[in-house]
Amino acid sequence: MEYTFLDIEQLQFPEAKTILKKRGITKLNPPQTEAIRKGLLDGKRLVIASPTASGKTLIAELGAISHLKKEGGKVIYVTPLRALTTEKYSTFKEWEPLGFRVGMTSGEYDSEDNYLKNYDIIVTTYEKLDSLWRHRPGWLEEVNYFILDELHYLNDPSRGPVVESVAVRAKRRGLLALSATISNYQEISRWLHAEYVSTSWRPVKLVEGVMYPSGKSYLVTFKDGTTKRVKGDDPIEAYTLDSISRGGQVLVFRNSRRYAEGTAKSLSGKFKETQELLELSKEIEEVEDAGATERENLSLLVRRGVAYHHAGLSRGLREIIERGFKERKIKVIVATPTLAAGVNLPARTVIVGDVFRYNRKVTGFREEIPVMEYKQMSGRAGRPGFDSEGESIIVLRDKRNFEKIFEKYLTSDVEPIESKLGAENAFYSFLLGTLSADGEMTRNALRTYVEETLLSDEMIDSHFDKGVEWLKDHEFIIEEDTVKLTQFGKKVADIYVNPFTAVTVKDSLKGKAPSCDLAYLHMLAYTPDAPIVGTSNMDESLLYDVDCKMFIDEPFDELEMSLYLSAMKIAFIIHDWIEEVDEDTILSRYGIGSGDLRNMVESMDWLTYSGYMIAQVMKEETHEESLRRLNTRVKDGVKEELVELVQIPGIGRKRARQLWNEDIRSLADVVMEPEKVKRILGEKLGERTVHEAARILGKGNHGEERGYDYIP
DNA sequence: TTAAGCGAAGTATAGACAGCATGTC
DNA sequence: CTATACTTCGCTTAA
Repeated sequence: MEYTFLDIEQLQFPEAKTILKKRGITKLNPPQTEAIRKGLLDGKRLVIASPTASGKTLIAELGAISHLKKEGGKVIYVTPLRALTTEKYSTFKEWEPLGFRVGMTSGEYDSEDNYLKNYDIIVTTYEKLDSLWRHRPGWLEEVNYFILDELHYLNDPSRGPVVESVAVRAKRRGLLALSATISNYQEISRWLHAEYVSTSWRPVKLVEGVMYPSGKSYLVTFKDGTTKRVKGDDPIEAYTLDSISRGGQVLVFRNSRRYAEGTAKSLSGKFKETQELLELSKEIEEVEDAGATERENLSLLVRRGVAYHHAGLSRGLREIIERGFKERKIKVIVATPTLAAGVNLPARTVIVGDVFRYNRKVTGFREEIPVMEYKQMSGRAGRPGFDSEGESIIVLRDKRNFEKIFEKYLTSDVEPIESKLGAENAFYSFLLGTLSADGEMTRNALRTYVEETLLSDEMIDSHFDKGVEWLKDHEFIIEEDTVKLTQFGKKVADIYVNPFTAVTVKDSLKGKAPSCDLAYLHMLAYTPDAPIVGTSNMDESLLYDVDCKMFIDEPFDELEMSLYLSAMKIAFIIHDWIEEVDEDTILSRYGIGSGDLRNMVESMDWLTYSGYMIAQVMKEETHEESLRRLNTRVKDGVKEELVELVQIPGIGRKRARQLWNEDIRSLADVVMEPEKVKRILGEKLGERTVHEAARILGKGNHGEERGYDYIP
């Protein structure tokens, strides 16, 4: 295939040239060139399907800027991950010298000054945009160009439905969709009323192979049929050492945390400590947001140039490891799929340690990972500017499936993108969201809306009326001439919980006596919006110590029981957390990492708030009060008496407790006794604390001015 | 009698998004 | 819809 590179001197876009030159770009790569040829700069609606790291972001930048210049209005850039939102936000910031203002919003972070109506380009996540639409801020009407990044997430069973519902709305206006390589890009672009660009061009050549044990060594068969032998005890170790001896860096993917840690540990035995690495490992030992055990484990590995990486790690630890790898100090990272999506972290060699995965929803069931997921991993191979080629090796434990695996991952098309809106909870949520965003409408109009999704006609036939009736039965909507949301339905749409979560909460609380904190936490952790955790290392005797009435009865079904236990484990953890149990104690008691704790706290913070709002709309006042109080404690992990003190920036559960124990018990106490506060917290921190406390007291009720201007 | 050795049987398995403010002149 | 690594269990054998 012949590839064309457009010289930027030929670009009819003077402002862009300056910015591109500053980045050292003189030529546009083939997908970029092709996008421009298909009318990117003339506002044509496009779907770009091309491999990881093939320069799609630049296509988005050019599309956004030329759109703003010609049409005005606003541009929204949507990503599936908060980390990507942050990354793209900084990329777009580089265009601010041209006079465009760039803002960002996600559940985690909002741009400040004057909120979003004053920005030209807004970077956000799919969920946040979906939620914004339900609230109908006036400025959203001004958005006339949507950039949908990582559109292939549409295929993800849990997150895909939101991507699809955002796409349905976005396709009525200007649109640019970016996706990894997909097989049915023609169908997708037809659905989005767009032209397509599909290439397999990569900035660095990729060599792919499959490896299996053969005699006393391992045989790698590459895609072009050539072979290579490597020696060693373990196949992953053997290939890793081979690559490093050739000057490479290696990214190993494994399908469980335990394997990732185990492989990292055994690899570390092969390397020596260096001065540079000792500094990095020292940084790890001193990182603030991680538990003692995990810091110690990781620092022992990092001083030998090896690290593991998974979602149990705290953010701080993950950042140090990623940086250490980018700076080429760390030679090998052994990771779970966290690193396959998300922020770009390329390596010369990618080793795919397992091509199967366990399905939590079907106990004991292993399945081969989708080709798409393999491509996400292998796409990390080869660093532009450093490696002349990248290599990606699949490891098999025996020869049996070699031909099948070789054929599936190396020579076949990726799976087509298909609608995942057919699942009950996704579909009902979609109907609810539509009624919230577009207001009441006839049943027929609602159906017309559903017909704009990727769902097949047969699916719509079998799901639509059932869905409407379900929402009616559970009091989310009422239907007269039109279908419209009840107060309860609107509230559920606004707080953005799944309708099944709302039903669980409603059925649990309605007319029931109040119960203990643990019971509320367990009920919320049992909803589909809560994470699912493994319960293997949980001390089940804890279950028998519970002396208050649970809202949820113990189920009989095996799968339900594992969800029940998962909820129980989360409830115990969060209960310890709000009873101020020491963090390291929690981590070792439940066998979790600091990243896990952070995730659970984040989820339960949101869910306790949601429970509080649902109780409020149900007018269940006792439950409402219990949940409100619970919510104030979950975010910061404190008993109720410390809630006031942890409002102060820089004061968390530990410092607040220190102050309390010395009789500093309120914001007023902090301001009245500055000397004592400085003695307890130290000069510098004490000063800041007093200052912040005074600011909070002074601020009173009038907060910053920001807000939506509602469509009447 | 106890410890060690060994094979059979049992056990567990990735990740990460969402609210909060929100009528006034 | 079934692989792997690791742990635990239970038996046999050696000291």
